[in-house]
Amino acid sequence: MCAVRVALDPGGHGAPPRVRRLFEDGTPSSPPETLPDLRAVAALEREHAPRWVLARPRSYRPLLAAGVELGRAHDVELVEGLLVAADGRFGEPHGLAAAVARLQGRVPEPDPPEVDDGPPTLFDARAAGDELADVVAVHGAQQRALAGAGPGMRLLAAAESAGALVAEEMTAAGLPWRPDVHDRLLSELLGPRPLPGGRPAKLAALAEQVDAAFGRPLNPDSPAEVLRAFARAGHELQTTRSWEIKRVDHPAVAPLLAYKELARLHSAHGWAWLRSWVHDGRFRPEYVVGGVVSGRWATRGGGALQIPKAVRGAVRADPGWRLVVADAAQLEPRVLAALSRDHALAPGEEDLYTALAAREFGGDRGKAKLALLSAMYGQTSGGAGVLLATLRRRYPAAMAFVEEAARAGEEGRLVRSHLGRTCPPARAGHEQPAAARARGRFTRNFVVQATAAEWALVLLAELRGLLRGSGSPARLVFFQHDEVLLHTPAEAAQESAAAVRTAAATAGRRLFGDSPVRFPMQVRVVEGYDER
DNA sequence: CGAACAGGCGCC
DNA sequence: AAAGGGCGCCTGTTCG
Repeated sequence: MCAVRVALDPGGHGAPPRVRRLFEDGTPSSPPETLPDLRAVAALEREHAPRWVLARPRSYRPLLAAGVELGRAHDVELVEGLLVAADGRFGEPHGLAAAVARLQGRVPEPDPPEVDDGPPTLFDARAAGDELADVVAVHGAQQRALAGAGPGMRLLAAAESAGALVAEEMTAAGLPWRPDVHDRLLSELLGPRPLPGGRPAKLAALAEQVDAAFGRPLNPDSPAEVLRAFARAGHELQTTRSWEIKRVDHPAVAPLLAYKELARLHSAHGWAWLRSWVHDGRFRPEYVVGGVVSGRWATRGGGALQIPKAVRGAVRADPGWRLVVADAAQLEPRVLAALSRDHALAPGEEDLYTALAAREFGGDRGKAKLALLSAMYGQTSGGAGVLLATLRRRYPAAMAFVEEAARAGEEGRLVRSHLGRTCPPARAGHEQPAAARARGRFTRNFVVQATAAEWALVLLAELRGLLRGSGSPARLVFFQHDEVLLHTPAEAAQESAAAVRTAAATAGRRLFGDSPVRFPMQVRVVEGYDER
């Protein structure tokens, strides 16, 4: 019988890779094998294309470094996280060691901190055990749990695992980033690059204007000092948030707001950032799959999910290459329509807010967008109330869906995404009414955001599969919630764009079957990320 | 002195 | 016009 799964310990630190063939249900079909090197893994991939059972996303890194790509995976630690939460055992560790401990009836220790690729130490817990045996054992238990769970959880486990492969591959590929363009953009906005630690000319000038307007020097970066300065000028502010400052009539307001915006750019994505995070023309953030409660990814390093629009021009394809920039149009309201089966809310592929505005809000797209976002985020103020009443009348199923999720949160019940990602409950303790309402807003948003994250995860997996299957030279180089970037030779750009649309349609079917709700992608083929 | 927290704001 | 869900990460500030 042909093994359909292969557990893999990539070794490292001088240790060779080890594998063990498994049946689909996780039982071993052969003894453990030691391979001569990682190229032997590539050979197995070519011959059998198994589903590789890996301990954690990081396990893929040495393979990529050796030029070995895997087709499919089961990521034991990521799946453990899903299963532990689905079981209502929140906050329990879900690392491999913890999973083994649970299997053996022991109380798991907290997860070890993420290890760097340093040399092994005497105290490296991982060096001590038999990682391959642990992976095999925990995977077997997980397959039994998944067999008893629904098809949603099985799809979620596969998609989360595919996400681990995508994440590592994107880090390895890197986002093409032109330091010269970045430097030019910064210089245009901030003035010439200052000495390290220095303040750019435009920031210094704006700070002086703020000083002059208040009639005394102050540190514009200090909220306390700014509040005191405004108080002396007769304006009692609660905070120094820009929207609050904006409402004040004082000569310091304009230069202060300009200062805050540019200072933010300088400190978060300025020259220091460039020096730290861009090497050899690539920005390589580390993606943390499932790093957010909702299943959205987080990143470590470089604030990759907050690249400001002002510097996106620095993201440029290599000569002869293009970027395919694709984002899902109005993903979350479409997800809500599919979840609640309120299909009238999302009847076609056209801009959902524009269409909704035409039907309900006299053509005011802004109102339509505010109404829907308020429904999904739980906003009630700011004129949202009237708009929500319209939605409640016209789309009762959709509104009932989010309101039930909110009620569940307020009452301390569990909520789950469409595929079964489980939202951790509120921390124990006597709930104040205000805290209960906050919890309701959280769970109201969770059901939509987490399901949207699942859709995006399946899109990524499908897109990766399409590109691999067709031997496309295009590479996924960035992913941000509902947006993907491909780096592709110019001649393959249209084909890559088509693959994105296909993957999006497939993701919709995989989650929602024959639902009429469509998930159109806005796709552009550009040289620079800033181009429309 | 560094760690932890708060305020603030970038992105979705 | 007003301020609602999720993050990461900066600076300033306070704590130990």
